[in-house]
Amino acid sequence: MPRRITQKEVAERAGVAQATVSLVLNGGRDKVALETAERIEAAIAELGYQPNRFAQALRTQRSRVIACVVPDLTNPFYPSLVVAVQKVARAAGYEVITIDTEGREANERQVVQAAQYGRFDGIVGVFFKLGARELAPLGKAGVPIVRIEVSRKAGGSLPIDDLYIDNEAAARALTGHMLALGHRHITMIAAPGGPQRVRLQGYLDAMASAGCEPNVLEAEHFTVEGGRHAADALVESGRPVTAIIAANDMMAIGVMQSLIAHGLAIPGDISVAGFDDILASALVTPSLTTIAQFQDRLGAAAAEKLLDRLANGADEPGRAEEMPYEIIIRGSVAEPAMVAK
Amino acid sequence: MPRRITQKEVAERAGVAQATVSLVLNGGRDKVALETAERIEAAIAELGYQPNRFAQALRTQRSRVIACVVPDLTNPFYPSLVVAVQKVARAAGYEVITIDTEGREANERQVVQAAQYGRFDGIVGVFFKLGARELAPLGKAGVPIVRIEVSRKAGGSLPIDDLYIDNEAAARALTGHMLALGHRHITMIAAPGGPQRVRLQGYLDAMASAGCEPNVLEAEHFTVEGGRHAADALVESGRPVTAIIAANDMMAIGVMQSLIAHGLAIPGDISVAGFDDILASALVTPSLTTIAQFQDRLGAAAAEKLLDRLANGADEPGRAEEMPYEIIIRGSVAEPAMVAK
DNA sequence: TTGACTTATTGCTACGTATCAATAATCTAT
DNA sequence: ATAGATTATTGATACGTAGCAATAAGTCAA
Repeated sequence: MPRRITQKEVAERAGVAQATVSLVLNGGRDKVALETAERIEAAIAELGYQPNRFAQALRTQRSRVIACVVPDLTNPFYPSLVVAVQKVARAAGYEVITIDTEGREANERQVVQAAQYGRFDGIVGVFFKLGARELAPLGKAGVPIVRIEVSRKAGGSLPIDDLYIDNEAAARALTGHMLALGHRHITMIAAPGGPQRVRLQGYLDAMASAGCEPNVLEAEHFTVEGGRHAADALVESGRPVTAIIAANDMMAIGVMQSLIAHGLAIPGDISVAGFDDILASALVTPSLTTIAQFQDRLGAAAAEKLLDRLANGADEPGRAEEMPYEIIIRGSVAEPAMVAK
Repeated sequence: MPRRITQKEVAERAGVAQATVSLVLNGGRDKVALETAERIEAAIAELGYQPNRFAQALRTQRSRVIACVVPDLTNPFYPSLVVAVQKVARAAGYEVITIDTEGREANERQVVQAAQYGRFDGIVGVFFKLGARELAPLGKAGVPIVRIEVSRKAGGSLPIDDLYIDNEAAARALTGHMLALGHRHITMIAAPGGPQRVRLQGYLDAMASAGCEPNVLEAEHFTVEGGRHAADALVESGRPVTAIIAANDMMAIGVMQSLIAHGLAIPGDISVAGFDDILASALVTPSLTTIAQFQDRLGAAAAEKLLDRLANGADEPGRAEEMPYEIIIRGSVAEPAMVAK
């Protein structure tokens, strides 16, 4: 088996000491005689030397690996985020380990612990269960974190940066859009954890402002099935409804399936809207009105922020930066068949 | 900053040598006096010792990391595969680095190179551009590979295992299904690389057996846009078509968008089918007839096969194992409006 | 020429672990 | 009681790297 090339072998080839090779690779070549540096670089090229990342990590106590945390990789919202993070991070020489926490607290904790043990230099992603308090030890340990959040959070003095989309405002706007069309009986379908609370709050605010009575249903998961079951229950309850807002598109699609199965027309009988603007939302019939969050830009921005922390130190306190959202109006929302008096 | 615990500290706490701690952790405790082993385990628990993976990797020359290679993480076919791989691998103490190669040869090569430099102990996934020949050096270097393929491949004597779905048969069956319904003008939309060739071959076989003239269009990418553009071109060419088979569901959905935009009814005017059974396929209207490949089982099986290689050595030659597919008949395919004479 | 400096290079060490060879302690058979 | 065998533990080392402290070689002013 062809063993891999080490600095020592490069050094022998170039007729210098291993330390000099290391110097050229790290300190920059301005500390080294030009002629020597060129000889070493030639040897590196000829032998195809590649540094051993494990040795580097052991020596420097920095892994050059970042963790990308998402609650559900099969939710199409996240892969685009992950891909963007990977692209940016890899370009900067970082490896990315993507971790699907399934939205479970235990798994989120595991990531934090692994980072504390030096496996990751930084973390970027979405935490459903852990808040700033649980993340704080990492900040102290010098592991920067960039969270993608659904509302402005106080990062405190720790190097926890947030990119957030004002989901409360988004939910208010979406609900407002429906109210403006004449809907009065709007039900929100939420699910535990994640972006639920703020989206719910925006909905409640908008309903209150309009003097409408809110109605909230909690699904089991942020999945198609979760949405379907919740809508089943809603329809079978006989409660008057002219519009449903689901806390994400996956659930919204489940809601649509349920309504169709019950022989209800969308948006003729009931309007439906979601959040995230995943691919499928544009493809279902009718196409789904939703809130776009531009996952790719979000991921890229998050990764850049993290890389900046990694390069320039994690001393300054965390900053929160707002990212844009946009209501995507499609076919699943229309005026109610008869406006409630 | 709270430094991490090492074996040395555990050893001091337990009143033994570092080597003994290592022995307990690795050789199993049957080489060590029961009382000593218990003392060490207590110390490990009290101090919360976690091994340093970088040091382990440096010492053992094994990284305990596997690479999961996919051509496009935003294609919903792959995340379910990736998640399954991660679950199985993590349970066995392996970390997974997911790499989106974008189906590009350069990126696939990079993975191979990184593995050659010891960064990965094994590779599982889908290679679009690299074949057994390019992967062979890894086999010799003792890095097992489990490929997910679309046809039986001769792995040769190298430890390259294949899990494959007989896509040629699947394409034949799908085309046959349409032929049986009376379609004669069936166009296939393919794209470069990946599963194209075998699916195409199955289609060609079926068409030939039925005495029908095949018609093949090559899209630019395996994406919704690719499918849409190809279908645009097809429709605008005026060629007679009663059915379209796209080489994957993403393209099939693009085809549907194009047909609808051109005012054509599905399946009234033209039937459409795809491959993969991604989530969106069940959600579009009409729902898409397609070939299911059970990505989660596929991923889990692939990971298990790789772990087996890693545990039991990579001496034996590679084996190919067939995995099941299933035609999922939905609403996008029906009898042609008027059967060609 | 000498000493003080600068520049270029290198020896040595530590990071945390696994493992081999060696030692110390205990036991068995005679 | 003693040699030989067995069991339990440990010292020493190397994996490949980065970076400090030290050395060697060259430069310059006096």
